[in-house]
Amino acid sequence: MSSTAGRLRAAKDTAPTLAEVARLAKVSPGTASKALSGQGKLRAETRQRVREAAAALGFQPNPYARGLVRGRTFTVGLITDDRFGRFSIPVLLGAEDALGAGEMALIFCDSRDDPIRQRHYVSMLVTRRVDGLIVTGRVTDVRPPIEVPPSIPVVYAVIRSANESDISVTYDDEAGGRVAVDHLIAMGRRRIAHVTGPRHHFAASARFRGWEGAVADAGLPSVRPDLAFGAWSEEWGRQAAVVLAAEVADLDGVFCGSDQVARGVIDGLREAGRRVPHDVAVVGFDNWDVMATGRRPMLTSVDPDLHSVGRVAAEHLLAAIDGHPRPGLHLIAPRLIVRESTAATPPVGRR
Amino acid sequence: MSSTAGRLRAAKDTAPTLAEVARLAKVSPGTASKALSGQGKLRAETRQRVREAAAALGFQPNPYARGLVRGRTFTVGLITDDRFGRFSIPVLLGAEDALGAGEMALIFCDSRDDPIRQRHYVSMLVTRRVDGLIVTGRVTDVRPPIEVPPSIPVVYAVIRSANESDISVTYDDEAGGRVAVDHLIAMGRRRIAHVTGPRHHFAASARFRGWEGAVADAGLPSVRPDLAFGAWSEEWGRQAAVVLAAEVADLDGVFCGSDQVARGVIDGLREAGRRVPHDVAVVGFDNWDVMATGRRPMLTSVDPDLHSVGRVAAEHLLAAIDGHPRPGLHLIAPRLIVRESTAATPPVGRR
DNA sequence: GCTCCCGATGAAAACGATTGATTTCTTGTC
DNA sequence: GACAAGAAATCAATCGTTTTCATCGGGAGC
Repeated sequence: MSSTAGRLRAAKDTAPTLAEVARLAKVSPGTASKALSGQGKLRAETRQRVREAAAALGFQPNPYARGLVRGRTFTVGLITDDRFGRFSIPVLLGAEDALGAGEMALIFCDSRDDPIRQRHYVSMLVTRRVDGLIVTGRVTDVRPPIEVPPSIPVVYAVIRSANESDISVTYDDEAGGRVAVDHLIAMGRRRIAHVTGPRHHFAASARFRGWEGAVADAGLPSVRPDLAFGAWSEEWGRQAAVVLAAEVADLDGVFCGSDQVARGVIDGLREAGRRVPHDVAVVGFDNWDVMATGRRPMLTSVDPDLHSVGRVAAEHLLAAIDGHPRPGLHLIAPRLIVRESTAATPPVGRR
Repeated sequence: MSSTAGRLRAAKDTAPTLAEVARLAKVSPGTASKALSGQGKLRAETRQRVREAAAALGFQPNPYARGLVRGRTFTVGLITDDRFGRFSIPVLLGAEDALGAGEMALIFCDSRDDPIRQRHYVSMLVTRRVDGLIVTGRVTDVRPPIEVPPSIPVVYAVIRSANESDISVTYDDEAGGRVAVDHLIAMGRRRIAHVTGPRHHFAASARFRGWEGAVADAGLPSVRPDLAFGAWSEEWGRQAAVVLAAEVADLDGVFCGSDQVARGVIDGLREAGRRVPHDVAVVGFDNWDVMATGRRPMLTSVDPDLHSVGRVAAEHLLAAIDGHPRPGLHLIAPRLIVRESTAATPPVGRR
């Protein structure tokens, strides 16, 4: 049946219009419109007849005609600056899930950290009369809001708008840090260090606070907080681990600010003769598949659940488009994915 | 000036129309349209006056009205199944570059390897009357063509359509293999092995052919071709390297089918006591930033230039939309990015 | 001075769907 | 059987642009 409609359409090589449906159902175009949209007062029998005619022709309303008269386009724009897609893609997929149900399409724009490009994309999207905008990026930093006409709803995902009355959806870095440290503590670890990115990164300092808080709440010491901040690189992880191994004799856990740092930390610990997880358990952050599972031991990691961030952001956007915005910061709770790098070998071994 | 226009628009909160521009320029809407589009015979002075009026009002033609009458939407769809975006994103960015100039927007759809989802997206894009479609994916495999009305041009990027009269743009795996091996030979290496993914992957066997051919052309032996095929994983690279190191005494080069495999190979060689690049030079494939530059030695790697694949695919699509399709397979030549893992230390050391 | 032609402009008809106003058709009531 | 009320269908305007066709001057050619 769908293939029949396809052949019919192919035969005339132009999509069927509402007028043709109406002719086939022997009603006026206006009636056909009401029948298909569920508006107005119609006899059930008529409605059914129009539906059948539309199905027979494989009718799909022309979104441009509809957009023209209704002022809505059923399109949302997504702007990101995340050149590698590492973070935007999961967000995008989550958003797609939420929007797909409503038959909304997603226009993707990557500004590549270029303000000129970003302005160009924003104006392109405004020109296209998108129903709403999702702005996302690489880091959970606070950003000045983008400039769009107030009639277009905007939701910030992962990044946060500096304007509190904007809608921002992101994950909770600090809670992620606590989850990681609590897990290490639950696995019996007592000397837990932290190695992460640069201090001035919002994410790094938030995760640091999570570590600091969780360790303090458990009555444990902060192990070498002076070694925590560095860079988001394997190399920094390796260097920090070498120093930790040399100077902290009873080190038995490291919470890392990213999976890349965690890789470097594992390398550095190995170089120093410490076994992972036997001597030292390691937790990463991001749960970046290739990094976390690419090598043994596979890495226990905090998953920021970007898919949910994207989905929730899209849901808030749909609500805002429908006139029910819920302003403020909405936080998604990260969850821990437990793998080999925090396996419970030491308690067993010591027993 | 742009901020003035912005304020004007914000004041009435509705975009200026062509009719308003026409009124300001004291011409009819029809004339204004011709003036701005460059069509028809107009006095230069009139044309200029309309242009100024449009600029003053910040006029942007409504793409829906335009799409309605012209039958074009200035939108193209991009369908991918590459869940992680590792390969689609560079392609997407390249396509954006080529399309952005023409003011075309890009609707992004990820089918997640789900045929149902793919059909849904295709029909959604057809319904939206996209001007064209780019189909891309994770691997350079041959695929059955997707089903769309013949009126919509389709270009396959990275993946290839089984139908020879379709337009496919991808990179040349075999040439990539040759480039890698030729470089190793140029650096003085003579015993060059190959470690790559599963034999049934198109990319793996094509890269293998490149290695085999280049080695043979140089009059060198194929080192342990039985060890070439395995998996796209670090673990496989490590295992293969351990065996190679143990059984091929004068091994001095390894060409790897991916950067992940290359990482594993470097680990395995190290475990076996071989230094990289001093004893054995290693080349990867993909030039995946985090993999290639994340750890020392940084990896020499074949860059498939996906950005160009995307750009060229979009250019072919634009040509096809304009009625000048160039069917067939278009290959982008990969290029080699030289880094530390093939540095010229051995010749220097031996001198 | 008249026609003819050409360049410049305007008027109006699309494009395809939506929607409020209007007409037509049912019913039910007296 | 006439009439009103209400349901059901149609009409016509609308959205903003493009494009075709007609019109209007004005200059050239006779």
